[in-house]
Amino acid sequence: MKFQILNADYTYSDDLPVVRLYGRDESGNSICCYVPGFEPYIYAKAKPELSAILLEKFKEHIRRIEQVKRFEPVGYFKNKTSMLKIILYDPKSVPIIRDDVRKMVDEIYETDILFRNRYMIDKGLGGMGWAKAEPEGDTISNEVISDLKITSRNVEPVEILKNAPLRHLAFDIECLPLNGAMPVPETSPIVLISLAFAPDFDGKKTLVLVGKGAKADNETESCGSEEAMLKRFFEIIKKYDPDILVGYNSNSFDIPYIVDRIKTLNRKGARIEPIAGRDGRDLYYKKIGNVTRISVMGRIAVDVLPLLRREFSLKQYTLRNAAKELLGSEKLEIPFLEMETYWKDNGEKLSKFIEYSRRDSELALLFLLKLRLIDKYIALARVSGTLLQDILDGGQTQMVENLMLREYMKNDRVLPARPTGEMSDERYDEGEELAGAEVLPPKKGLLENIVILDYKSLYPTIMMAHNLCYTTEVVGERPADVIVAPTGGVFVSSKVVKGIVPSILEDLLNRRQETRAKMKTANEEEKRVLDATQLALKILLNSFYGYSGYTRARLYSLTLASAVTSFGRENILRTKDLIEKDIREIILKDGKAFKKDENISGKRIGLSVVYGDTDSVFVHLADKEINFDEAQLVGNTIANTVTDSLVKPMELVFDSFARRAIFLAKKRYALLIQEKTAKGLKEKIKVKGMETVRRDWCELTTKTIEKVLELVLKEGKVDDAVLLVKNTINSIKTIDASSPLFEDLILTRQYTKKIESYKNRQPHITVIEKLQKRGIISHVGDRIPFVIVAGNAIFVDRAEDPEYAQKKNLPIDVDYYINKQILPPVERILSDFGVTREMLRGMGERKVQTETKQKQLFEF
DNA sequence: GAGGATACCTAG
DNA sequence: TTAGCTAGGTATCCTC
Repeated sequence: MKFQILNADYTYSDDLPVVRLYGRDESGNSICCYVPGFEPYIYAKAKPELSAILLEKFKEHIRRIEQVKRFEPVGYFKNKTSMLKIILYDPKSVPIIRDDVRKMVDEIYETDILFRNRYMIDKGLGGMGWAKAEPEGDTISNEVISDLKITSRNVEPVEILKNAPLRHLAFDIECLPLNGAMPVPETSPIVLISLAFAPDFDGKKTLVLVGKGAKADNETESCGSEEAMLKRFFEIIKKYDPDILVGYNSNSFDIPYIVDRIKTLNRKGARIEPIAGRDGRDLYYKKIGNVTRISVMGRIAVDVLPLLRREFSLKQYTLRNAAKELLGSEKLEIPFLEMETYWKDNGEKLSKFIEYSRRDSELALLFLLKLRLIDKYIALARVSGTLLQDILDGGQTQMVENLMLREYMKNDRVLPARPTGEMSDERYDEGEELAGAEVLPPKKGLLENIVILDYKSLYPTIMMAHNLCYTTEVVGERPADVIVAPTGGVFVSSKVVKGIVPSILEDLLNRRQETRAKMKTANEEEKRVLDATQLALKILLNSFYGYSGYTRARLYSLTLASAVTSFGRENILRTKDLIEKDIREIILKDGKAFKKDENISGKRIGLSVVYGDTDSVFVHLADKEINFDEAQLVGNTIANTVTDSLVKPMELVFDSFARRAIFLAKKRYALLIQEKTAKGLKEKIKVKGMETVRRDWCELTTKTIEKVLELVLKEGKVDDAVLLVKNTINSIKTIDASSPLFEDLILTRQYTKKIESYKNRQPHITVIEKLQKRGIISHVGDRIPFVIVAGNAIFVDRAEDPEYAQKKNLPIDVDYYINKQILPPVERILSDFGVTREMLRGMGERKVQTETKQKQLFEF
């Protein structure tokens, strides 16, 4: 029997732990596989003699102790160390005896690996991977909800590319605000629950449950009461048996609200059993600091909102705005204060309320399926072996550690426990800081003909090229064959021993290449899976460096992280030198490129590096007439020459060709990229770091700068740009809250931390405070929109909620928008052409004016 | 009024 | 307290 592993936990049988794997098979059955017989264990560094003492002292917990040889976690060692593998009866014993054991031995290892993860890692199984199990008879289990329940001692991984036919259930609740206040579960009822299904449920795509008597139809169900509606909701979950439970902001709002509301109702005599997981336990949530964790065992709880936040840079993430920006769909709106009226109505308004609610769950499902939001996470789970829920909730740490633990195990190495809070603080305090990448100062102003080259996966390839790893770091005696990083870190060369991290990276890199090759011949469906897979491989490749410099990582190594960045800095500086001093110029003749010493007469193109950041170099070609093919040829020639001088697999490649570029500062520039497409040459503007790509400027700024860049880069019309800015300024001089341009004046900023932790007054924080007084609560993480209104108060106090400003028709601070939002960014671009602030305000004229002189601007 | 500190967001 | 990393620009607040 084969199934895809969705989730895992463990239970007990005869006081011994039994792992449970939850999954779905190819034909669509949900499966729970019980795996008895796997034993929990930890490692301790101690003399063999200690085992008898430990056994005696913890005889209730320890089943037996094996004397083993393992490598310690960090450092190059010739020999393994004597350790004890302590095998326990119960996974729960680990935290009980851990601290006492630690005091008796030199060190303990792998003491905080969750039992279900320990099992999967040891057996080569992983999240969203396929497993093959030989059933040893059916399992009698009342509590687990699943089509098939089996027991098997022998579960093995199998390679299957496609995913099982997963069932998705999206949901959304509507709560009634009482007297216009934000709903709280203690007093405000849930009145509607909307559901959306993929695949259909009983022939329905959606279903709205109504918490009172109402007109029903095929996709609307009248439940009579709130209690009955909630019961029906959990009944549907059981019947539909979804693998993926989706909502918008569901982890932070809907699920906690449902849980708390049911508690309130049950306290008052209702009898609602909120069983949502396949393990038969009640729905619950845990608050860890600011974040709420939801676990619906056997299924995956997906909150679309944090996924969108990670994936797309939007000014606002309200369902309404996200749907508009990403799905091009308008959300039905019902004013918050009118909800009560809509609910109490029994005719048209109630129907409207129901449709409004239906749309919300539909949108959540659409986000997930149309934007293919979890494909990447499924691929990450499969590639790293981590459970999907852990990847959705957590970060890169778990994935890296999962891969590391698997490889460490194969190499007889043990992994340290996660550091405590104090330990990671100490790591900060040790003084030395991790220095990052090198950014080359840009040649500011307008330039033409720039070839952009970059290193493919720079940091991973540096680690591979120089064998940088925890396991190659020289900690003791220094062998003969070593590699010394520019910062001084010493590592043994791959001739001595190949590092585990470089091996993992090599494997990931090879698999990525293979995956990309397979994509060429795959069908649509396979292609999607393969594309997500290659993306996941790329993410993982790039995770190892960041992980090594993360102070809370099990395997934190400043030496390793510094070695990587120092090689990176050295490399980009060396690349610049190589291009400017060694290669210096490229000779083009008959469609071929030659180096300067090849003594060929042709078109000689001088090279200079005008910018570079971390892994890229921007090479200016000193020739006015360069076409795309020539640029690409020059680019490839430089890239190949540089690559030849590097240790494999480091590789510099041609990325793109910019016909024109404006550099304002480090990390701030705009390029006019020329590209070859099926329809011939295309040009597009690519902006980095400037206001058009930043979310803390208003739309007015974005639009103006976009047009200015367009005029200057595409057409070289500086005077037209000046005129445009003058017109823009004029057009907003008379603006008020009722004009259509008002929307363009809205700025947004993220509310990043608790209000008390702010040391300076901030505009968006004053808005949050104003809104709170009006009964609207903001949450940390929200992006807060605001406009600046006119008045005598200081700047921060004149920030106001846009809706409120509009409703009260507050006057706009036009000067602020002209002097702070328009002029500075425009000036930064145009000052290089002799444009001054006075000219933009409409006073004075630019000196260079004629068509011919303007053209000269591009000719230096 | 200068200059440092703080906050935000982006590049890579 | 759960979260890969550093470099860098810009605006505004705050302190002296």
